[in-house]
Amino acid sequence: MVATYKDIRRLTGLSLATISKYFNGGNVLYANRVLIEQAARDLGYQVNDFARGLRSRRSRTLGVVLAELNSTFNTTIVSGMEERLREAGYGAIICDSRGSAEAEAEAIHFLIGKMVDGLVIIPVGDEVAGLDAAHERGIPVISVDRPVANGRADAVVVDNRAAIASAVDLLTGSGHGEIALLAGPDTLFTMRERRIGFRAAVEAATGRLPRRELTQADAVSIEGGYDGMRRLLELDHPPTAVVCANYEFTLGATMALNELGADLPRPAIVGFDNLDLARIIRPRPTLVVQPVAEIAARAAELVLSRIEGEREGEARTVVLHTRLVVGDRATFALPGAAS
Amino acid sequence: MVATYKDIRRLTGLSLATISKYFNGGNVLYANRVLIEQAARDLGYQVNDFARGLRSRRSRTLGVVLAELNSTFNTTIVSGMEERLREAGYGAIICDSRGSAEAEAEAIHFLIGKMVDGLVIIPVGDEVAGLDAAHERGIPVISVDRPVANGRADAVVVDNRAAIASAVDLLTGSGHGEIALLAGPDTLFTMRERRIGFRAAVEAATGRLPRRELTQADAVSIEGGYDGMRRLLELDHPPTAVVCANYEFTLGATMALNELGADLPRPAIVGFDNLDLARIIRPRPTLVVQPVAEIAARAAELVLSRIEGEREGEARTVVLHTRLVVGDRATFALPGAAS
DNA sequence: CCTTGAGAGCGAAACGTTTTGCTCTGGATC
DNA sequence: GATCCAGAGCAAAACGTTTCGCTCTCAAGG
Repeated sequence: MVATYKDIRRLTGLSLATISKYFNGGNVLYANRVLIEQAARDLGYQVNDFARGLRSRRSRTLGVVLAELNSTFNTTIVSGMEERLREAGYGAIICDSRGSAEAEAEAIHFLIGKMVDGLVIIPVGDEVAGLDAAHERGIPVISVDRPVANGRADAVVVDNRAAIASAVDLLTGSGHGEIALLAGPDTLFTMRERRIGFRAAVEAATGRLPRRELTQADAVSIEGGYDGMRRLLELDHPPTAVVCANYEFTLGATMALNELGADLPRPAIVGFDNLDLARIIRPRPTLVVQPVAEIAARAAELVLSRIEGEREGEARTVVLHTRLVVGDRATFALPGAAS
Repeated sequence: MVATYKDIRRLTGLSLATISKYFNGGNVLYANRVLIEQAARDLGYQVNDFARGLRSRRSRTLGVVLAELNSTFNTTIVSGMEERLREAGYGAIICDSRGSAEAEAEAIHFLIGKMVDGLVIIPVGDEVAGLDAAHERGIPVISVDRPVANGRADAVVVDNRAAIASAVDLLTGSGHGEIALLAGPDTLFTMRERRIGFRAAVEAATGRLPRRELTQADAVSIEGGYDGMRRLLELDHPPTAVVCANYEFTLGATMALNELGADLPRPAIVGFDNLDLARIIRPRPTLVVQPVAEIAARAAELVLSRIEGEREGEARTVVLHTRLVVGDRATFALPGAAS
């Protein structure tokens, strides 16, 4: 049988109220404190979260809904958040919506039923169904990586346009005139933003917008990056440089490049995310690196502050900045250009 | 305010006991059934899991502890399991132990405190601390990918020795005599098993054990695979073929090979896991493919049957089998050998 | 006609906490 | 010496379910 306050009362002679106070950080005499600690240890006592939650209406559990679990970027963030939340005594129930808005709504419903104290979402699209129920119940919602258009949710995002612009600037600064973007469809916030940033940066540097076939959308996957890069290479006028809009594109594009014979000219390339890549691939690639650790930290911080502190107030958006980690010159320089 | 049974009672005139029966699939008259459904819909009723759990001592929540969240193999399995569990009405609290046995024990303690009905673990090492508390409370434990030496836990694993043997056989059958293994340290069950399988298969085919420097342990990461492959290539007598013991090694090794100039002889290679790779890389690599979907399904099945069915009885171990997906001949053939 | 048993429903007692008042004590303040 | 206040503790009432033991009804079996 599992121990309860009553067992502790039996061993210490204290009342349930005092014992409860102890376990919730209230003022308890030192002698009694020791008594309770001793009894709890002897009994192997662990607080019953059901009873606690029933009374206090707090579960100390958060819901996390991901558009895609099988993505390094997402898992890195989840892993970082999970660590911080667990330190604060919170657990995370994780649901994978597999890119389906329907599964996403279902997951949110499920999590609300599980009485989560807060919701962290990497949304599938711009609108998220099922958030009304969360707001009704006063459950704070934080979106990560992509903002939510409907409902008022806090958000942690990066400055996607500036991110891509930093990559483009490096390339135009090296003399490239024909730059392509490997990215997904505009239905995804990040892809849309990065494409906008790309077009603006190219126009600012060269005075004209990039050709349409250089900013076409591919499937967001390693395979999509691979196919996209091959498509670019087979153009009549292939680009001299390619910017990849996320990790999957970067990996797929790199694989496609690696199959290239020495006969074809190798385009310059700037990748996205995952600094590990730079540690491995030689020559070292240039990467737009997102501050994943900070994204995770800020998201965890934000959701905790909404739960424990001010629940009301304007929705806040935290915008973080990417970093351009420049790799070996050979990977981005225009062949034959002056330094 | 959130609705309760009392509100439903008010609207239907039925007793709490009958309403409870309805929500737990008991026998309720059709007319009353309709009444309750109507009231529940009007009230936006959702069962309070705290009250239910407090009384019934079941949380309908599982704990999942991963040695590493940031690994495609693990996330694929978790994602598959999570889907199946959610269908059955169960949620999963996921904890990442980041390869630390200490964090693992902490996570298990945490999850038991959350009153999980079952525990699924991809363990860090051979022994897992903190399982006693789970057994005491009658919480079933399932280990995935690697068995647990202490405590009696069910397990879902693959036949690692046969998996590697199938790769070695393909290579020796193609005439290779000097084959290397890229794998992690023997402290990890899977790595140990794969190394054992490797040595046995090489000995069976060639009559002698592989040289020590061909089966050395590297760090289990993309970087480890990259470094290991470079190390092998720089040997005085480099192997003519390399078997990679998991996905990270495969990816790292492939990247190292891709940097190879045309001057050096390119060794044959057999990779592990992640069929996506085969769809992308050209020439198509040969891969030992683990049945991830089935692993996830069997693990979910197993834990649910332990929760809902027979809790007692011998610990069961499910052994699944890998599949060798043969790629382009050029990637594994011995140059100049007869077909 | 009596018994039996299944179907359907009910009231009340748990389940293990937190929380709300309340009392009591022993200084500090006036 | 009276008053106040903070610290520490207590009893009892929630919280929203499930479950135990009962009753009632109706049909089938003897």
